[in-house]
Amino acid sequence: MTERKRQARGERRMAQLLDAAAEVFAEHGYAKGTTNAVAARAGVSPGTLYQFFGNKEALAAGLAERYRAALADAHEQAFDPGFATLPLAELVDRMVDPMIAVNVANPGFKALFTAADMPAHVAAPARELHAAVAGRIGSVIAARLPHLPAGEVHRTAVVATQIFGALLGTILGAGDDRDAWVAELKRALVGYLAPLDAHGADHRPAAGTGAAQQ
Amino acid sequence: MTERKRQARGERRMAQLLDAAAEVFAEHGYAKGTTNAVAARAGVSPGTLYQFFGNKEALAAGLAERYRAALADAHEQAFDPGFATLPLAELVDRMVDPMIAVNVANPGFKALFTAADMPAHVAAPARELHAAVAGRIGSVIAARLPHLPAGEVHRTAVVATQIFGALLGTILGAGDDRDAWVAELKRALVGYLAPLDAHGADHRPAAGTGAAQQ
DNA sequence: TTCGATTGCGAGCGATCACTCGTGTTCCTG
DNA sequence: CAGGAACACGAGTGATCGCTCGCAATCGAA
Repeated sequence: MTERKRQARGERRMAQLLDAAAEVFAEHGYAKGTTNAVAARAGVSPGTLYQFFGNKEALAAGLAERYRAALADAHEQAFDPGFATLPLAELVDRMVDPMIAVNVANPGFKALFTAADMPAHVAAPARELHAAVAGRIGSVIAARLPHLPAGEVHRTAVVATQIFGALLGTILGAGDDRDAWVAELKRALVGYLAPLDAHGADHRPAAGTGAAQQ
Repeated sequence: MTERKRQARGERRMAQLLDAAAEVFAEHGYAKGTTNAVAARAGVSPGTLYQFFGNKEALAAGLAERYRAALADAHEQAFDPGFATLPLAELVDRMVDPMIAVNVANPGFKALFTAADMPAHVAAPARELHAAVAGRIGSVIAARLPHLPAGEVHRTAVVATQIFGALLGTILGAGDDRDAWVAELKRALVGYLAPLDAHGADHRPAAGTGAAQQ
């Protein structure tokens, strides 16, 4: 017995609750965003919230899963098959722009992605989210630089993800100068990745997207 | 009436309490580190803690001031007068190594520097800490690239500070591979700053965006 | 020695918050 | 229609935690 049978009404309630959680977490952060506030925002009682999410962490996990899916979808649309051979600056554009767009459209996600305010082990959903993003970046790096050892691919992807996360707050909090901060983020990522890229340039496989064995 | 007169015993107590706070915040983070736990760790009662620090934020501020001073001291020692003309990689070394060393020696500071778990306006000490670090970096950048507009100096310093903060957690949490992560951090910073550096070496193009004055 | 100021105590207050439970309502299915 | 399951309510519970308060001790200057 792991899952109750949901009615259509229940599915709608869960979506409402996730919407409300996104708003509340965006306004107050995860730690300060109370479950009662989420329930109130969704127009239901606290008891109803716990009918669908066993605890606050489950709420965060549901939200994180939304983010992962939205991001995967956005990237799906932004990549041609031959993306791995694009100029680095353009590749960074195609990675960063959808991630910024998703975060702008869904302010609640930042509170999950920048997960430092989550009590210890409750951070699990956030870690999975980080891992998902890093994995996506890592697969692009691996496709572009097939000769890079897997360990370095991972490290590079993690660093790139953390750079993104570090500047996300500033970017979302910016006003008119948001574009300038985004440009700065891209400069940082390009500068970080360019040396690796230059190394790989001479042994670039023409169209080897899939053969990223280590 | 802003400050009580402290006896020598009181000054010692304050130092003990800051030591205890550093340990507790390092173990549980700022939000989860309770003031009662800090008092207990220092071997005093909660009431005594509040004799010296009016509230939890004041405790954080005291700790942040310690960090700022320790970092300033470490950098004081690491810089010759002619530091601004060093090769970029070495300059980054001289900035980053002391900051890493200070953080390794004082694990409690990370909880303040990575301030995302601080309830909203309580983050003031952390912001000041960030600003102090960014200011230090900014002054080095300004000395190295005199013709860079002040706005860009600031932006660049903030981004570099945030990159550092983003990787600090990973670096402190790493084991044998800490050096590899530190190297990665330096690669990221050098990659980010190198293009500015190259431009500044000969002649900086007077700005396609028309922001030549400030 | 005297006396005010500083230091120290620790039970407990007040507020917050994740979560529960008894009860009633709506929906689906047979 | 019957009855079970899912949905919904919301006051309340138990635990946590920042902080207080009345009082005692120690100190330092006169």
